Amino acid sequence: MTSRTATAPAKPLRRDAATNRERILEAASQVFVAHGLDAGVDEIARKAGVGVGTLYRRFATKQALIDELVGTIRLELLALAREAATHDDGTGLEQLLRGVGTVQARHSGFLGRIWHHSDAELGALTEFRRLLRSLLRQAQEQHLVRPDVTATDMSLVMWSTAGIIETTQDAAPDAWRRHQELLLAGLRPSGTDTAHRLAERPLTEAQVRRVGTAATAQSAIRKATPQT
Amino acid sequence: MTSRTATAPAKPLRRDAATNRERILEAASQVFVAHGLDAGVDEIARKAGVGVGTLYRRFATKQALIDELVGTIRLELLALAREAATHDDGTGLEQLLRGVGTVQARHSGFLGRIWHHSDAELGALTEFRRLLRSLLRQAQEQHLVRPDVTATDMSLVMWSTAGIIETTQDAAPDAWRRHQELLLAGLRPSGTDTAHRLAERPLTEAQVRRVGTAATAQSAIRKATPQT
Amino acid sequence: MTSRTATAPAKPLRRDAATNRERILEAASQVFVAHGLDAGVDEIARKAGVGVGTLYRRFATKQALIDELVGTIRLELLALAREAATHDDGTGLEQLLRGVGTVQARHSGFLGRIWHHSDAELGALTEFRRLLRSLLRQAQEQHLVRPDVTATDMSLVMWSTAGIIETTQDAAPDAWRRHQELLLAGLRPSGTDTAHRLAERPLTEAQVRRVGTAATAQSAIRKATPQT
Amino acid sequence: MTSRTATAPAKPLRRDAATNRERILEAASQVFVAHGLDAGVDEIARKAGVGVGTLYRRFATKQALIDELVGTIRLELLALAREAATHDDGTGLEQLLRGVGTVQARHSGFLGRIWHHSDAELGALTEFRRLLRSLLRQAQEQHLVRPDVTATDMSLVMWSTAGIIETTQDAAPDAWRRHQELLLAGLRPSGTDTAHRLAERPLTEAQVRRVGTAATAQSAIRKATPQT
DNA sequence: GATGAATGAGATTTCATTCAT
DNA sequence: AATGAATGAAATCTCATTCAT
Repeated sequence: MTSRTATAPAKPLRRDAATNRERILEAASQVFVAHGLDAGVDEIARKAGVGVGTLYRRFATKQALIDELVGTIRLELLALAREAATHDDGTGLEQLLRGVGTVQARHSGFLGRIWHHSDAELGALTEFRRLLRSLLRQAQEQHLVRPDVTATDMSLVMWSTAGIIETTQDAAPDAWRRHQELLLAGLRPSGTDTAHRLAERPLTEAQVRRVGTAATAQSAIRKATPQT
Repeated sequence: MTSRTATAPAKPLRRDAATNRERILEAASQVFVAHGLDAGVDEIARKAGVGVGTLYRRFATKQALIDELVGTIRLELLALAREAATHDDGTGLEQLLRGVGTVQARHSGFLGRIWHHSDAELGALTEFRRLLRSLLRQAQEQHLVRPDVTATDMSLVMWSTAGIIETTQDAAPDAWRRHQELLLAGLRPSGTDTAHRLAERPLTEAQVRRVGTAATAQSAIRKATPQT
Repeated sequence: MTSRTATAPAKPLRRDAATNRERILEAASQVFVAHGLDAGVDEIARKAGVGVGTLYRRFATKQALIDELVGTIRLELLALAREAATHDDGTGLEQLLRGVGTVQARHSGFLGRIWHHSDAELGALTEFRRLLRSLLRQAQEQHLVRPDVTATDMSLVMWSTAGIIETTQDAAPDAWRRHQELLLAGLRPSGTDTAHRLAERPLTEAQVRRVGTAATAQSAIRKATPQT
Repeated sequence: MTSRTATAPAKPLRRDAATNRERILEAASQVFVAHGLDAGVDEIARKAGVGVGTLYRRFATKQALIDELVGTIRLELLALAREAATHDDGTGLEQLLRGVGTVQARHSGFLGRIWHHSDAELGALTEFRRLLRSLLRQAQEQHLVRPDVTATDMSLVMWSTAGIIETTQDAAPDAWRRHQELLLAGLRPSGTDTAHRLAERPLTEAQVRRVGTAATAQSAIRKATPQT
């Protein structure tokens, strides 16, 4: 399901090359999640069990590798949207937003990149947004979402979810669910009973205090730490 | 009110040293906002009009400098909370959350750091949270916020706001206001009329597409970009 | 007449192998002229329509490939010398030197290699020099060249021509003709009328200023240039 | 006499910095002569007894370092031209050309760079050419050089000399003198007695055969040699 | 025999931190 | 006390050569 590059049609890779390609992508995904995008290509190559040269044979630059992974994520999001679009009772929207949260949580470390302007599977992202608009319209027709909410507000939902994940991934991996529940409540029309008990459990105070304890979140500043 | 470091009380600095200290902090603040935390210490020192040696005499590491600024921001937040605590009609909470948004927007680039675990003015942060809990209780007593919302949910509000700012700072600097309005609507009890027209304007589609176009937001990955 | 390598006589190649060999040499010749000796073997293989493995089956190292081409050029020079040797009126020398200039201009990029010590068709080079000495002697006997000029001076003519070509190949491809005309005038005996108008046109000032502007000539240093 | 950069006026360097700067330039000059411009910056730094960081503090890129050295050479050439311009009997031209040969021989390894288009002390080069034109005119007025020789032909003299040096620097360091003597003979008017014995000794056959034996000339291909 | 994927040393450049002046 | 020159590890990327398919 993963396309080789965003653009080129190109001939199929040899089997061993294809294997390595997947291993590199897998390793990169893990390393980026663990150490942020600043992680060195050496580490990725080592984890993938290949030389750096191999990595660079497959991906022209580190950025290209990142873009490829971003593209994969965008395709994953598009698949979710298409699945959600099969519902015609207006519930597809919430389902999709929850799915997007799950995907973002699984690929933390790319949180910014997914939404930032880049050519990586841009078409998929565009189509995703089109479907999202359509799902919003349906939800509004079913009076599940207040009418003055716009499609751009859906982006706010996803971006704010990303922010929660970025902050809490280590201390409270499910925090985004609680947040999304609260935010979605704010989107409902006035008539809706917003008082039904919240399904997601709130974070504990201890979790809040533990935020940012893990090394991961410090990746951006790693270079600032003494080396000997 | 600003302590020299989060930990040491220490003896007072000579007048010129104190001046240098302030100039470094001011310069660092500007440079970090402009180029992200990856900005080099040389640039900060140059902007402050001092040598890097002087910078390192005042701050043990770059991280310590960052922590100091984070401490300043936390003190700023505490001041906001104390101001909000003077209201006793339950409206202090929303006022504070909006204030926190403004502060976060002003200090984008430190977004993660503010909430992440660090010793920088940790006491201020703790006190801030205490006041926030108190304000939430008041708001709930006035039935402005639904009762099953917890203090930890307030952290979610602030973190998600941070996420919006991080994503949109260049393309739509006020996007966080719209987001907060929607999220706060979700916190209100069922009886509240959530249908009053939303005051904040939604983003345009163009703004959404422009997200991440500016160089600033890319700073974290700058080193990873190919040079052709 | 082309031997497989400068050293080994070896068994004949299979037909297809021989074909590949020629295609590689042809491709290498073109690529080296276009991008200098720093051009990568991948590019040569691609242009030849073979894999790098095939290239390395035919030529032990990149250096061996270069030597082979150098050998070809030396054979070409020998052929020129044999042709010139058919003249017995003393004019063969100038004719040969002009021919050598043409060959060098056609194979710029190998300029140093042709004359530098290497085993590539060393016999051809030796024979070439023998013929050159003979042609010089004839020219001197006909009083076309002053008697105190030696055979080693002929090398100076060819090397200096190479220098002109290296410097001017992009800005003034025929500059070497003017240079050679001047130099040959210096070889003539005092009685000769050196005042006859020079046949070759001098370079324009603009051409002189344009020297080294083109990318080609910079190839040797390409890696040393900043990328900003 | 060496200017710090081709452009900047800038404040003077600290003494230790200035010392290191000179040591780097000196080391670079030696290393480039010994191994060509492809020599690594590590080697230069090691030879200079400084870290690579120091080298890069002084010179933004390797190219900038090269340009600086080229600039120095061009200034050296300009000084020669000014000295030669003090003669008003027409002999300044030959004197200058010989001087240029000496300078080129001393800085082999930069042979191409000196004349190639680059901003390094471009003004000096321009002024040098102006003086050269003037000297040529004087020589022609004194009937020391034939009238149909142009200023651009002087460039041919210098470039061809560079070619001789490049080829013969190891095997016959003075070969360029013999070459220049022959070439200058070609520039004299017909009436001149060109039969006076040539002052410079010709190369021996052995020297010609030894050309290119030393490692230096092979620098461009060093990377092509096996590493283990 | 042919292919091209894989290798990994090495090149240039950056930057947090130390230390001589 | 202040300065900024020096350090050197680490990052990205290239390419001649080897070897599994």
